[in-house]
Amino acid sequence: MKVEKISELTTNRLSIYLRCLNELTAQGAKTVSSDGLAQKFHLNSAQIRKDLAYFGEFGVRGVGYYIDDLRKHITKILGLDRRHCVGIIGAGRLGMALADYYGFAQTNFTVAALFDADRKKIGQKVGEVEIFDIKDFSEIVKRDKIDVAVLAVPAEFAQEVLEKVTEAGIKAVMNFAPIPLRARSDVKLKTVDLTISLESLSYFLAKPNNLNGKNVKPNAPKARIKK
Amino acid sequence: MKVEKISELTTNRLSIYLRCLNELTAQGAKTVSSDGLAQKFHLNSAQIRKDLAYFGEFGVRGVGYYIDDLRKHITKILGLDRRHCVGIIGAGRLGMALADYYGFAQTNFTVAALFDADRKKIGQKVGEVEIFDIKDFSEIVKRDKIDVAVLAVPAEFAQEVLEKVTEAGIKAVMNFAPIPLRARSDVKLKTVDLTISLESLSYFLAKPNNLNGKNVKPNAPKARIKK
DNA sequence: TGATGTGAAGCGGTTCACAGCC
DNA sequence: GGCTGTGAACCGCTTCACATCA
Repeated sequence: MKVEKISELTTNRLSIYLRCLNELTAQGAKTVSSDGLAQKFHLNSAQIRKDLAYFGEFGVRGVGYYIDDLRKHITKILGLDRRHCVGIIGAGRLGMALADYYGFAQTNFTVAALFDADRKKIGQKVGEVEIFDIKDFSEIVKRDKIDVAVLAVPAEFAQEVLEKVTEAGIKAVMNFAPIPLRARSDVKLKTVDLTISLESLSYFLAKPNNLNGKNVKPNAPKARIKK
Repeated sequence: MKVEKISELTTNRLSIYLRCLNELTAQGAKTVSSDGLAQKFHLNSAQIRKDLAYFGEFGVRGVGYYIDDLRKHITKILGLDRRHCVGIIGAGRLGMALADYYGFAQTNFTVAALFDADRKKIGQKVGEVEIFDIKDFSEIVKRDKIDVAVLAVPAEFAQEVLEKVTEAGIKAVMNFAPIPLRARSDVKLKTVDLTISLESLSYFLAKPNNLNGKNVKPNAPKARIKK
């Protein structure tokens, strides 16, 4: 175990490992090897071992990883051992869809409130979640201990909303506006840009000879050379 | 210009350049240098030049790029010079929100149809878009010339829906189910996994000393050494 | 023996630095 | 002089290969 800068690619994979471990638990397995995990989704086993080794020596040589133990470790590492409260800004269709997105509930995230500037929307409810005036953001954040903000507002307002959110003390923001934002360096900003993803699909369609390289497996299972 | 494999990172950036060029046009600019673009979003100018040079010599030395000309080139490269028709599978909240997502309309994508298996939903409309029986997928795809599918179905059905979609001849798929799917190698699959993004935020919150490295700019504007 | 943890090699993408051209 | 296009250096992530240990 080394104290190094952990890449976001690594933490993303931890999420995937965790999901897979949950599945394995459901199937009644007790241990799993890095090779076993690697085969399930087509990753490299060395990478899995390396990812995990950043955080500790969780494995047992000759055996593999105890699933339940490893699950607890990853849950802890990802901070999923405590609930997070989410505030969604923008009660348009996207914001409302996110408000009852199954994925939030599944992983210890609770949507505590929606926010909008539109008088007509304020006070209404989406499922269990009430829509508040964006003016009251700071206050509600404190009251409900909101620690994650989701921006589902039009691109032209995204930067100013981000600043408002930052002032309220939020340190983690997920942005759906298709525009690059500037965040303070102590704030984690994650932008999900659907426009870019779409245009990337379009590029592929315009150029169909450009095959999906990821699925071509060039790794003939090379014999291990001993010595 | 070289014929090489173009990385997806490059095409993603092309989307961003295109947006910026549109903005510049709106502001009445005629030309822009790679440095000028680089400053707008905090990229490296060499990278911009390299990205563009994969596709041709669009620039003029000593001048920069003619904005209108470059826009046309990028639009063509990304295949945005023709309309794409999108079919969304899953008329839950997410699917419906996507059906009238402003981002689709903005970039030459039209949502032609929604699909679901739920009898009660079939025949209803979301804005202009009708909800069809998933059984009729192939047929509607042909009728409406749908070339992009969006999967907004629960994770457990995603793989089978992907296969159905593939059989119908669709070559570009955007998946919102939080599960890694296997696609045929001639099909471009792009997964947007909100769960992973959320858990990545959670990791950051659990470990606040882990600053947002992206915003720390280590590149002191080094003096150029002329021999 | 069998699987982990890890230095070293490999690889792909980014940045530098400058020749080439307007 | 200014800016593009590009080989070379650099950097970080992935994969290999193996020493290590239950």
